[in-house]
Amino acid sequence: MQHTNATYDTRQRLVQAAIEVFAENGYEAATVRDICARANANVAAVNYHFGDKKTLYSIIFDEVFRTLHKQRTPFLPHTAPAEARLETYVRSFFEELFYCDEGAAEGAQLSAMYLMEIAHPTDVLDNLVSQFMARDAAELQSIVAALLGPGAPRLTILNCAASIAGQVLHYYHSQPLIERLHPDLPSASARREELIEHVLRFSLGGIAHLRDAVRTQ
Amino acid sequence: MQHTNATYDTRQRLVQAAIEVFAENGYEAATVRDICARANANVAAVNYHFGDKKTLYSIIFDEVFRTLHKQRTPFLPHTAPAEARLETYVRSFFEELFYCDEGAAEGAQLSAMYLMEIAHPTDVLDNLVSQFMARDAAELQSIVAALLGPGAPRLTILNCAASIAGQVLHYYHSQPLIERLHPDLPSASARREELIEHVLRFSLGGIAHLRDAVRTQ
Amino acid sequence: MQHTNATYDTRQRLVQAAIEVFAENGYEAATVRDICARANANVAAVNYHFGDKKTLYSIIFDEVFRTLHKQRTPFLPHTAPAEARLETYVRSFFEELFYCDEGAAEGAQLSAMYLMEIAHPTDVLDNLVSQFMARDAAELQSIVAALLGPGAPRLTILNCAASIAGQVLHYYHSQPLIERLHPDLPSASARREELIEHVLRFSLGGIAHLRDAVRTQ
Amino acid sequence: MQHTNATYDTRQRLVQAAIEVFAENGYEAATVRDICARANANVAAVNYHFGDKKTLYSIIFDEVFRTLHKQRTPFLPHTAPAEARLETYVRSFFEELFYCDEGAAEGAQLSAMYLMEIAHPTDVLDNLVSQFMARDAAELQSIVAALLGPGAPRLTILNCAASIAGQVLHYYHSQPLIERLHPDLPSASARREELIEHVLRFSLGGIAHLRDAVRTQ
DNA sequence: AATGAATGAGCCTTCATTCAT
DNA sequence: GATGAATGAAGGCTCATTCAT
Repeated sequence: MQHTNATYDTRQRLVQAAIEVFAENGYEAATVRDICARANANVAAVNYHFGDKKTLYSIIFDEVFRTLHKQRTPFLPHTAPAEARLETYVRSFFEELFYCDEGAAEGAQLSAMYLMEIAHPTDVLDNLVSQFMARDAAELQSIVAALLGPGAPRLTILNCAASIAGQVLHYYHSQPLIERLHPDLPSASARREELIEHVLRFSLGGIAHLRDAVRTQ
Repeated sequence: MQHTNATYDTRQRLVQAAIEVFAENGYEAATVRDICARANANVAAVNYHFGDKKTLYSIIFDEVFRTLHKQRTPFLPHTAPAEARLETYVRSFFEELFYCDEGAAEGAQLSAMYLMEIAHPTDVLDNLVSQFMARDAAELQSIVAALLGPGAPRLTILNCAASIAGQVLHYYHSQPLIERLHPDLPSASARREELIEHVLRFSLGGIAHLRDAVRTQ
Repeated sequence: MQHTNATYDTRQRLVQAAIEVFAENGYEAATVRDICARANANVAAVNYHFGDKKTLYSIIFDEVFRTLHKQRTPFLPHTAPAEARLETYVRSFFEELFYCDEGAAEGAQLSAMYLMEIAHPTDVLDNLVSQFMARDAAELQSIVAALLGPGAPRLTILNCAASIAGQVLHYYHSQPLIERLHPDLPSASARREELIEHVLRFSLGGIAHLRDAVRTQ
Repeated sequence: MQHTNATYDTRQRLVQAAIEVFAENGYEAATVRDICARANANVAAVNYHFGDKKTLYSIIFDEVFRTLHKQRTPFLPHTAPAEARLETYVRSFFEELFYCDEGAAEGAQLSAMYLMEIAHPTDVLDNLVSQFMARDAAELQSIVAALLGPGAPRLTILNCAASIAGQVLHYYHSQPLIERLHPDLPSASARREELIEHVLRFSLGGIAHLRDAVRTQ
């Protein structure tokens, strides 16, 4: 209760508006004026509460990822069976990516912010990688290593991890493409359970294939 | 003739400069002034030759994709073995995505343009899909269908195609992420042959697994 | 009592901070935020205590001049010899102008405030003239009249007074110029005694010359 | 004829307007909008022609001083009698300082710009000193040295030069003060010839006095 | 008596675009 | 066919000031 309600509300409204505006337009095309207007606040509000546009952007980015991160299914312990760990990992990944589409209006196009950051990386992406993604990547590699069995080369592990992540991210990155190619398909978030199962099977098959290849070498 | 050549040169130089500038900065952050300056042309040159900034952007986008498309390995005929067709498809896909990184300086970060278009789709993306991608997608589905064998449900085919495309695109979309997570790895374009082989094996394993699952149902 | 002290302290701290900030930056470039921050007070403190920025400025100006005025050597009585009166006048003038440079940090560049007021006179300057300077000017004219002897024309008296005041003020007004032209010279305040003596001799010579000219007419 | 008439006119109008606005308000309080409006030009005109406000200010400053400098009476050669050289110097100085007041409306308060620069020196003042004032100061010292005769200490020369410059500048710096103290007196520029003569006599008297003092030591 | 969140006016600057030449 | 001077709209940001508490 550090802030009074009124203050908290204005700041919070600014954050919500900023997520919308940044997602809809990207950093450059987004305007502080638009954000303030949607938050029913003064033009100077962003500068008062966050210093400047860039800082607001960083804070938004961090806040959103932190929130999504919290709400996903937690990973299984390393002692659990590798297949189960993979299923949980994929589910958790999907949940994090598609949570918003179900819930609040805030993130209908949150992916836009992420994509634009990938397109033109800044400090913000560095933070993201070191704070959230590095841990996830390590977990996935650990799972893949367990599935491949002892003695698998590092490159094989990394490639398999990339193959898994790539499958999931595809539904995130290429959403606009898929919509245009197959307008009749439901959205990725609606197909979540089906897609999780598919990715799981496809990946287990791929890994098994590679494991056999390693062994017979 | 002299006039025609001169005109063509200026126009051409504008196009080259525009590719650079749009790729480096994104549509919004790119400035017409910068483009004209790099093309050694007048501030009004873009408007004179292309009408406005937006039109120039569309033309660029189209031109780049058309060029890349031409230079990749052509697909195999439908009568070829499915495994061979898949290998050619994956190779062709990689070539299209990573051609620039090897060749001219123009497209070191050309993917940025594509990602930003995905992030905020416009008519430009619609054109892209209908002119280039629809055909590619159909080819991939045809290959997957052949690999899965007769009777495979449409959803399984689409999912497998997505799994394959996702693996390849991952190295394109997530380049900045991969660089940060594994700074010691060579670039995706340098690892092209290795990655092609991996994606091929992983995918064949995944498809085989799913085919068996279908059959035993 | 506690309240009164606290209030007084804040107000006093604001005044001190304001002198610094106005002197360093001039009226326009000075910001209320800066003043409040240096005074460890709230952003609204200036408006609360002084009404607005302009009023604070007037108060500061008045206060500073009043303080300097009090601390200088008092003039000699009219009955004293004219030469002695002139020496005291010049010394007193120098003391008033260069007091700050020796004492507190407040006024290292206080002259800036005065110069800016001269550049764009406001009511503040009117007050200054009527409250302090008119008396000083009269004293100087009286001294000069005594030195010139009876019958000297008013214009001659005024011109001589201006010549004396101009010499002293030169070290005040043109400090930045002198520093740049003769970087090796000590500051005017460090050379005070030497300069007082020079101005005295130079002026007495000038007045004597004019007195003779008047007489021989 | 580097520029077309139209171009030259707009630029010239901006310069004139800028002189007015900067002189009336000082650098900080002057607004680019005001300058453009008075020049019947667009808000962007200043940035188009001069880059930014600060650059415009520097250019104005330089241009004005260069113009004034050109139009004053040239100094006498070093071989001329010292008294004649001093008279020419003082006349030239007065002309430079008070030229504007007689002529175009531009510089009624040009001194304001100069005073504000003295109050808060920037690069602009450095340029002024090195390009214009250093030469003038050297000339004055040379004249004073000749009047004092051989063997005069450097400090005496500098002090006398300062006494002379101070007298002249007084009518420039302290104009608002003099107006308030003696509202009945004509303006300094109207009294120019009288003041030149006074400063000349007063100074010659002062220097003679000091020369005698030196000799009798 | 004093605060600090919030405001609205306004400033400098940038940019795509236009138009006379 | 091409230029470059000039424009108008808009953007990020700063500042003195206000007002509920």
